[in-house]
Amino acid sequence: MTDGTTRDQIVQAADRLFYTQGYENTSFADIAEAVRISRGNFYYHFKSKHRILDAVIDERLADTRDMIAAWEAASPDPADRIRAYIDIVITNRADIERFGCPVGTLTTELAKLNHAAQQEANAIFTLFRDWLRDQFAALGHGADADAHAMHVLAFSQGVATLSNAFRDRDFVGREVQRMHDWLDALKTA
Amino acid sequence: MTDGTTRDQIVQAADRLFYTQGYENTSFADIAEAVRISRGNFYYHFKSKHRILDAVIDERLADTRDMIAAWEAASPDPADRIRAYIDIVITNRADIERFGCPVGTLTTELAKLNHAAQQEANAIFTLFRDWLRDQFAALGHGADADAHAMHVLAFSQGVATLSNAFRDRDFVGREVQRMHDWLDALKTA
DNA sequence: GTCTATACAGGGATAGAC
DNA sequence: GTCTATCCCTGTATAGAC
Repeated sequence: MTDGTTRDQIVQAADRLFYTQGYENTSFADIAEAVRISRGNFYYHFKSKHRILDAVIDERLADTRDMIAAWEAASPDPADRIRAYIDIVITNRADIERFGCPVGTLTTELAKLNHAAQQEANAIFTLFRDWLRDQFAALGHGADADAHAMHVLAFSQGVATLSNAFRDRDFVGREVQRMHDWLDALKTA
Repeated sequence: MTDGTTRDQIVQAADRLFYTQGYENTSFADIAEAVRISRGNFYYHFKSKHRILDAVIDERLADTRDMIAAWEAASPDPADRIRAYIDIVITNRADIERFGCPVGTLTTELAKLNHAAQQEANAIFTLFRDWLRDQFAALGHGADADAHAMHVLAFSQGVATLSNAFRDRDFVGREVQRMHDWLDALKTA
């Protein structure tokens, strides 16, 4: 992914800028400046802003798959894996406080822009959703696995949005604890 | 609020457009077209886009206070009032599916824009937060009242974000039920 | 593959007539 | 209070030299 080619540097810079500033609010000049290339050179690599967005989403999909693979490698226990997801809001709290969740804020922005890439961005959510569903199914909650997966996703989005607004780490810690308790209760049920 | 003056029509139109299209993505031309006035006339009423945003936020603060007053008038039972808040995600589901939560999406966008009005937008959240806290306190949960208030806010934001991404009404219904159950358990605790 | 130069549209904002 | 005309900047995108 990060092989250092100009194209890849563009994707990396755009990824970060789309996250920190928003897609609409990020200009080619912003990205060009970050990569230290001219705006003209830009169009050799990407014909339009839409194409950069596509590449960024592909990058994020790949990053998400890597993250999931790392969680799977770290523990065979589905509950551990779900906890790893829950704990993202702590792991990434610094960024979340300033910019929200990268997935949630992008899908929300694209929805308002009525952007064609909205479905592709939603695919990142779906990646998490399906994987969480599989973990709940492995825990023996097949019937409610998808509902539980969505519940965990909703938790992370809610915490991210309010963490961004209030920057209250105690709040994040409490909500994470709540989810851990809920998960423990689910296992013994 | 809606006295029909041009200024007020501008605020109304901007309010809706900022919600449906986003603040950054809404131009003066968009608003002028919606109100059917010229762009020039615009600047008689508002000197800058920032000022319109301020007016929109003030409008939303007033609307929020009205909504809260209506809930208070509808029932003296704090649990009923909290349920009224929880049920927003059903009441407004059509808009939420398309545009997300008006409060959450605005604060998130302003955070990324590093916009000066971010704190004012957060005040809408605070209005709900403080009111919910008072309801939980009235239920006898003074010590955890603010934490519970934040929990309910997080619920609504999480549901709104995922409702926007997946447009799954069954999911919304399930999450609302979960919150009602949680609230009932809290009352008997 | 990278650059400069440039075209062109759109957006914020102002001036001044009515 | 509302309009038209206009300025200036930014943003996307293209052409063509190196």
